[in-house]
Amino acid sequence: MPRYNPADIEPKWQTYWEQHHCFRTPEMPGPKKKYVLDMFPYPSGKGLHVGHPEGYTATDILARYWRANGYSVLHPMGFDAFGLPAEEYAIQTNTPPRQSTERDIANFTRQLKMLGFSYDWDRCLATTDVDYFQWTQWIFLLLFDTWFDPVQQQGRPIAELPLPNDILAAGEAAIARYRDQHRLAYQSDELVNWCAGLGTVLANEEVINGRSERGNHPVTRMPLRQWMLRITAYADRLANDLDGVDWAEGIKNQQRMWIGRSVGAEVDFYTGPAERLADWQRARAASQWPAVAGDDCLRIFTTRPDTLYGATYMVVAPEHPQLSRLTTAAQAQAVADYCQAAAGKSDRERQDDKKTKTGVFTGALAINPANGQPVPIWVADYVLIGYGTGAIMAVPAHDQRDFEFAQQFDLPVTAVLDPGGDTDTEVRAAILAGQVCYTGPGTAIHSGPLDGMATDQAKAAITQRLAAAGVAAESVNYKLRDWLFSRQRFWGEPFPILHELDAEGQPTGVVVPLEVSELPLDLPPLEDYKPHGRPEPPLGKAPAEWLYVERNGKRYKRETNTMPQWAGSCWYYLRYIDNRNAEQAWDPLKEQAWMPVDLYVGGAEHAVLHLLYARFWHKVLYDRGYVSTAEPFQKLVNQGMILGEATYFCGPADFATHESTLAQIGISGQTVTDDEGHVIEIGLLKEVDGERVAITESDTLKQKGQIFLAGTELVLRSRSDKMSKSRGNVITPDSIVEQFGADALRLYEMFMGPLQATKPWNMAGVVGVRNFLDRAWRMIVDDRADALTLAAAVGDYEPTEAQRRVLHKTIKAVTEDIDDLGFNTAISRLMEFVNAFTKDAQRPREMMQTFTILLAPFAPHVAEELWQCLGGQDSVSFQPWPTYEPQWVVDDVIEVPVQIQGKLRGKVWVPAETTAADLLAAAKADEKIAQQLAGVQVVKEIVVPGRLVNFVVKP
RNA sequence: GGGGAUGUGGCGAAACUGGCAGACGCGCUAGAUUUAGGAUCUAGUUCCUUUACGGAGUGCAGGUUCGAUUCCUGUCAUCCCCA
Repeated sequence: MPRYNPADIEPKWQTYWEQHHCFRTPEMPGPKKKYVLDMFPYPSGKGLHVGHPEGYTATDILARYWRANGYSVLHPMGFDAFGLPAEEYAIQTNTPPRQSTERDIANFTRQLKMLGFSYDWDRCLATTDVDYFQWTQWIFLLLFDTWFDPVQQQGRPIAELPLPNDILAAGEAAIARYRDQHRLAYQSDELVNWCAGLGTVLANEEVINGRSERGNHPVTRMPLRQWMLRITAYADRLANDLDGVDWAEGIKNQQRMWIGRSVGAEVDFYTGPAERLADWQRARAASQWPAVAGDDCLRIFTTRPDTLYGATYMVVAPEHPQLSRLTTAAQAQAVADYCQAAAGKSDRERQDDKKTKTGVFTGALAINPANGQPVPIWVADYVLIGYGTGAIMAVPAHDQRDFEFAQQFDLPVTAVLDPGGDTDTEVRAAILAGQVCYTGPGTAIHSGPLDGMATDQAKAAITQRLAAAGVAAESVNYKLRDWLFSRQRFWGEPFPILHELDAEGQPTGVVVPLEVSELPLDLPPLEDYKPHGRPEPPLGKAPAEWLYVERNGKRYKRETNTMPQWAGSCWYYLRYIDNRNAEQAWDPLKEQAWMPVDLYVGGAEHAVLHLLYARFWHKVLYDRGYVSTAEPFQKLVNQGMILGEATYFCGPADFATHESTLAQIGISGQTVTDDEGHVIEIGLLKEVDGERVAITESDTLKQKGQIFLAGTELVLRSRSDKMSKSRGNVITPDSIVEQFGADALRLYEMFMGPLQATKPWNMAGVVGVRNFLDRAWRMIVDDRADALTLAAAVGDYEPTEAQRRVLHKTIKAVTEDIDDLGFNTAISRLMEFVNAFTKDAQRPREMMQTFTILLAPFAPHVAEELWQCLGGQDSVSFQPWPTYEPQWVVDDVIEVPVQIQGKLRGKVWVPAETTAADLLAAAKADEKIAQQLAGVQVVKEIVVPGRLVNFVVKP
């Protein structure tokens, strides 16, 4: 097999690696370790997409590179296998989801192995494995057993929760209830997104425009008993600890914004009868700030207490508990109608800035504690029940949404902030007149004692003053909500929780966790998997022997919700460390040795949720002493998206001009319109085998800086779109491997551009890297021989100086590029090496061997084959990474540009270590330069040794 | 609306801390060569004028500098995420 034939070599070496356990990771690392982690995939029925191997190849290159540099490398792969598609499939076909899931995992595994990744397959896991999810259940029990101590800022065992005297006095049931209220895993009646079509509640991020992201079914909001995880308790730590990790700033920012910490104040507005106001004020001044507001006032949260004097009305969310009490009889019907309408709208719709604001007056008034003025209370859906206290003071002069609302309903606008003298006079006048909204900082006006204060000063002063009167308190709020952790689904981890039943079989509200020794709690077999359209999960149909448990003479029903898909992916990186441990989730000694993850690579779409949830669990595990690092992922890199191949199009006018010519050569147009239905461009289709398909690059001609449709004068433009089934531009790894080989696919994915960039696929580029592999092959192998033989030019020659320079420069550049994740430029360097040595008739065998070691992380199969052909011992994967000799990476003679007025006017060749003075002399001595300097006055001479010479002249 | 990223040849891209813009690959052009291969080898290829030893050029407009793809200000466009 003289020619390079990946179809032969690749399976051969994959078998070799597997049989020799080449990439098995030691249980404990040596002195140097690297934990290189990929975001594990959901094993969909469609198989791998070319986007997957992008990140996987990058981590594989690093894993192989670090092994060659003497590191113990943990580089595992697994499957995030719970999820809706498998359950949908189960519903349709009535096959257990485990069956289809295992089939899909097998297919993914085949595809991954086909690409030659050096995973330790002995550590492979799936979140659906019973011996995996028993530990997911164990972590849930730990969350259930933990409360967050706000003083120590850490999670502690529930047994250590201090119990107030009144609770202690009230007995066991009260104590249990009190503890349940403080656990990190707790139950709550939450307003959820109930999707009858899917028979489940959905997370906010699964709802788009009031419909389900999956299946596009309508979603309504209703209260439901749910398991929640108290992630908000960790909000500050989740935000602060981002400072210590090496992630892209953009991702950190997204997390910070998602957490959305804002500092402000809670303020109580009195809503009781006017004659009791003075009493209330006196009582508050004496009692100070109560934790619960009480019925005689409305508690609001604001980030701008400095604008309190400008509050001209108040707004409560439609779901606010005090709303019905506040509403006057005259307004009751209008308010009820309004709330009904609002219930059908998602948070997202409610906040849509483009729609006009809606709302209804409740008829009630409240007293502004700053100035004692009465203000009307409205109900409006632009205030969300979930944020702050679900009620706001509206300051239309200084809040955009309040301003729009005030305009809509003709409410007064009172400016209490002067933007300052820098502002345009007219704008400033408009702001002060309440005609324009101003949200920036300024100087307080019309604000009594605050007048003249700057915004920050005023915030502190008013908060302090009202706090002293017992009607306000400094407060921190988060956009982050507690994590809704229940799903009305079958295909997820069952909760290790029992609900006590009374004699009638009704839940008593008492909840009992399973013992750790009772885990795993596996899913029961079901007759069928269909949801029944009630908010009761499919597990409600489980056989009675699974569903009901007797214990100490009491009857219990198992929790029938299951955990969300995020659960399993929150800790999989820990299980890899010790994946076959049957005694515990992981051995702490191994955890200490391998953690943290040194490099985590995955798509940016998980920038917020997965990473936030995983970090949250990790911190709880840390607080409870199960892990040794506060953060799991030291360095995070997000690979860019791979787009489909370029498509070509032209403007409608151009198309019309050339329409008849186009018709003659069989090209038809496909109009593309914008949102308003205007034709913006014409896509071009050709006919192939009776089908109309988009024209490709080969149908175009590039000339004079423009792209033409071949054979016409029609000027085209090009663009790349996301790969999608509907566009028909999906490229599969299987087809690339079949045509070009796995090494070419790996190489191309890396050669396309920087890992983090979004980049379009281009089939011609795959041909390009395949050509490189062919050239590398012919550099070493005699492709005309019948058996695998070295090329005639390869032998044990003494290398020339030029060859040494090329080799050592290549080693240096490739090494440095890999360290910087610059895989595209590393490959360029390898190409340059091949270009250089192909020209040489004498190619030293040792240098060829070094080259194969450099090539191995990128194209491991062909590197193994070449290594073997060159007479190398065992596997190239075990060869130490080469080092360069500094003397050979510098040239002794270099070319230095000479500029006049910053423009290149000549070049001089000088020894590399030429001093500034000598370099200047050499430049002046250059004939062309001397000519141009004659007769002009040299004002300044800039000499950078080894770099350039620049003359600044006066004509 | 908010946040982030990116704008360099026909295309994917490169350029270390401010120092020769376009490495490497695709495509294209010319030549050589092969029974044949998705061949191979050699040379050229930013654009405009062209005798180039000329001029312009890193989205656009300014600024700092002897010198800017790189730093600063403004602006436009595209993409992603969030609301």
